[in-house]
Amino acid sequence: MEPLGNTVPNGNRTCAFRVDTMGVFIEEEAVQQDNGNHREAMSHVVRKLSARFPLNPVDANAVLDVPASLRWHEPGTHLVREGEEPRDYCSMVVSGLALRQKTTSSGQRQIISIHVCGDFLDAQHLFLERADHTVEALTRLRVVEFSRTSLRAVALSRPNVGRALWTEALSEASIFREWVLNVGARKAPARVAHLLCEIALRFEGAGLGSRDAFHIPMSQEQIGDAVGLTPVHVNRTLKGLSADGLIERDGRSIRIRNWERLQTAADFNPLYLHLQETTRDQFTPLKAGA
Amino acid sequence: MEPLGNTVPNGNRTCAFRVDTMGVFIEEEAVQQDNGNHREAMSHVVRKLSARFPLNPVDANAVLDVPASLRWHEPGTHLVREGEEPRDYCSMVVSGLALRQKTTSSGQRQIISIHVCGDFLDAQHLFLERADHTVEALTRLRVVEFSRTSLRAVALSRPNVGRALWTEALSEASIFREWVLNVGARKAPARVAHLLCEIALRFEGAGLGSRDAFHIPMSQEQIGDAVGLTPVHVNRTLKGLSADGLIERDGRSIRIRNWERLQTAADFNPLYLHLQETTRDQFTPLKAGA
DNA sequence: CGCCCTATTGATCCTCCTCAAAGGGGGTGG
DNA sequence: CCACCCCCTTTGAGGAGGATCAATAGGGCG
Repeated sequence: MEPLGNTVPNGNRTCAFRVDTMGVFIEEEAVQQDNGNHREAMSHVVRKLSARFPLNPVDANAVLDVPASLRWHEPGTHLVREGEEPRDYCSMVVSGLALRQKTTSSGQRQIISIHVCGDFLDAQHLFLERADHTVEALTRLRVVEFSRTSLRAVALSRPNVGRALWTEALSEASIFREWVLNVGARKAPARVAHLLCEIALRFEGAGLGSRDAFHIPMSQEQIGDAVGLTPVHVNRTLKGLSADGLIERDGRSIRIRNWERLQTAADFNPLYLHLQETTRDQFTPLKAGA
Repeated sequence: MEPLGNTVPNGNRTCAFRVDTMGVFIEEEAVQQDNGNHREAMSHVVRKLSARFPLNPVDANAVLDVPASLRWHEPGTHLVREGEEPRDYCSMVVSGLALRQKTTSSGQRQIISIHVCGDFLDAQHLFLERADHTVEALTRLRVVEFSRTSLRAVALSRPNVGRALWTEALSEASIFREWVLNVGARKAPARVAHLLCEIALRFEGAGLGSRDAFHIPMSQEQIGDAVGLTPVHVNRTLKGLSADGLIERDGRSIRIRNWERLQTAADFNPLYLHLQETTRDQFTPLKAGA
């Protein structure tokens, strides 16, 4: 299978991204420069929110005035830690991937959701006083880090901003619900297939590949943690999906051979992603290189 | 085991409730009267929101002005249906129990959450345009039914109201996340025990019994749908918890014999309920009658 | 070149599911 | 008041999906 696309056209999306070389695409000194201008950092947030609900110039300015900076996190870094005291900053992904997870006392990890550019990493904690889960960088991660209290104030005082954030938070909650169904009610092949379908559409929406071909920077152990299976069984399940001609694999790159059949096997209905609740052209497939 | 409490002191809670005789405690004609005064109906909502964040008189009046009525739903009624077009009303539980559920194409049902008095049944859809799950009355259910667009407008224009609703919605999302962990990462005994712990605390907070003794108006099949197990295995698991001396059962009444050990078996940490993010005295055990 | 992490494959075990049937318990009609 | 019925709970026996244990192979990196 040929390599998936290199850089992806930026278009109206909030990030450009090099699929095959995560973690090496910009050197450290860029960080210093970015930190200089917080309005530039918040412009990513304005674009994201505008996609959820139209903002007028006053709204946009209020958001741009929120203290913020761009920041890098290395893979494995914990941005929010379960049980932690609130910090006064929140993040939105600009590039890279992050995930939410919780752990049982016996050390069993469960991944709760996966996040791509444009996702808020702790909108879920914006109005709560204690973190109930951990947020971790899956790949090298670039985020806009902004003042929690300031954004909270803007969200409460400016209806359009509030509405955009509401839509975002509720869409995310919807994904949690679907995951309860996925790990609670589906068998292994459907669980894994469902995860692939969700990733396909969300990565596509974030400009990280096309619906039919993308790269999952997760080990099979992490996939298992996301769908409630052991890594060994994930391996066998993926092999099964390949054998059935639904997908084709090359390392962590996935090519979907038969979207219809995969969707059926996964019992996947994209309704829960609430992708249409946005002004963004989420469903336009990218012509990823090759 | 003696019967659990009869009527429960109303106190600062939003509902009184007869534990053992759900569904018979008020006759039909009450409904007609209730519908006459929507400010009275919305007063339940004001009390709930005030518990999440202090409202001033102007806030309270804005909420009271939202068109609303009190309504009954029979057990099994669907208040929101997956995939449905949005209606212009939302509900908050006044008495009785409701649950959220999703279904796979093969008909496998998964219960996503359980709701007691004071819970909003479609705050999750307040800003979304299509229902992604179904809400069903578990018992005979009394709700405040209010205009969705009106409450939305108040939530966006009045910061205190918005903040109260945010806290409520985010707390609920936190419960979804914990359920992903529960069905995805725990073994059968822990799953069932965890559900019991959650119900114990939430019922207690809603005045439906004490932490140590309460009634679950769910069949073992429904419990199974909530924790991702078959009814047969739920039965065996409950028997096991009894045999271990953690709980005592009499029909659908549960008495917790050893809260500490149950909590340990369940891997239960109440942090995720965000009960402290409120001005309500959630943790005061009721002296339920008997 | 060697190390570590991950993917892969095999063999065995066990948790939980499936199928089946026998008890309650409450409500309804005779 | 009894008979019947329906739904739920309980219990048994057997099967299967997925876990666990273990060993090999592959790939990137120092």
